[in-house]
Amino acid sequence: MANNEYTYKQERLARYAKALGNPARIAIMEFLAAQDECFFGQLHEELPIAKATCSQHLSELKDAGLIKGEIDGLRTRYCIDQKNWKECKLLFEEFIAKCPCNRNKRPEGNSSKCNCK
Amino acid sequence: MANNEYTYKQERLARYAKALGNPARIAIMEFLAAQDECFFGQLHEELPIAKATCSQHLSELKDAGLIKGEIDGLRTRYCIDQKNWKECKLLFEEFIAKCPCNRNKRPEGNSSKCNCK
DNA sequence: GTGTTCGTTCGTAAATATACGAACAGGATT
DNA sequence: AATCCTGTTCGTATATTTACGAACGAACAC
Repeated sequence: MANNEYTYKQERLARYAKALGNPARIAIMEFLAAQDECFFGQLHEELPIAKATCSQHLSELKDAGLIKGEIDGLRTRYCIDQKNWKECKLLFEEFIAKCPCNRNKRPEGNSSKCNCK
Repeated sequence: MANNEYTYKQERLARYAKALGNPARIAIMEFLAAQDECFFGQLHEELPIAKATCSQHLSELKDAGLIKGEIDGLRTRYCIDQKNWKECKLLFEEFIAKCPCNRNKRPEGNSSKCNCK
């Protein structure tokens, strides 16, 4: 077991991935991306979950930095936090680039190297 | 609250994101992507966690479909599951494309639309 | 003020995640 | 066969996640 901890980027990426690791939160992000207006009520209408649960998911996305919310009179307006979302995108793109498809593809299974089924 | 459930893609993407939602599992994926040989022992050496915990994280990545493992005599060889990883990449890329940066950027805060701080 | 509406927070329950050491099992070595 | 090596599984503890209804508070309408 190594003594060193994870890198900052690994921690950040994992944090964002965790925030996205629930279908309701994916749906929220997609809805926010598609709308200009984005009040809690609309969001809640779209999702098959209770008000309290919806609010909780929004809090988690907010804690992760992916969205922002502001109170507008009686209602709360949500939107994507562009600054952090940009970082999130970059981290994912970098991660995806690090793990190219077919890296281990070889002519035939004639190597001692990884050939997992 | 809507009656409809989430889409297949939302479920799949959330599943993959959840699997990546831990720094140890990010580190495992990056290590597997960088190596041709990928035995459990090497992986374990790289991570600041106990053997049992490492094995557990590998199981979760395997359950999510992101990696494969095969027993090779005394050792276990792991590698990225290229087929599913490709799907994962596509889903993320699609998701990222849906949520472009600066979508809501406007000249000045003079609109009734989302301007969350 | 009284009541309404909107969304958050509280309290709670059940499930899942994270972590570890100990015990185990299957192949390799002697 | 006895032992060693490698990695998984078991048992366990603690923390986090997910979900809901109920209660609440702040702004608006009357």
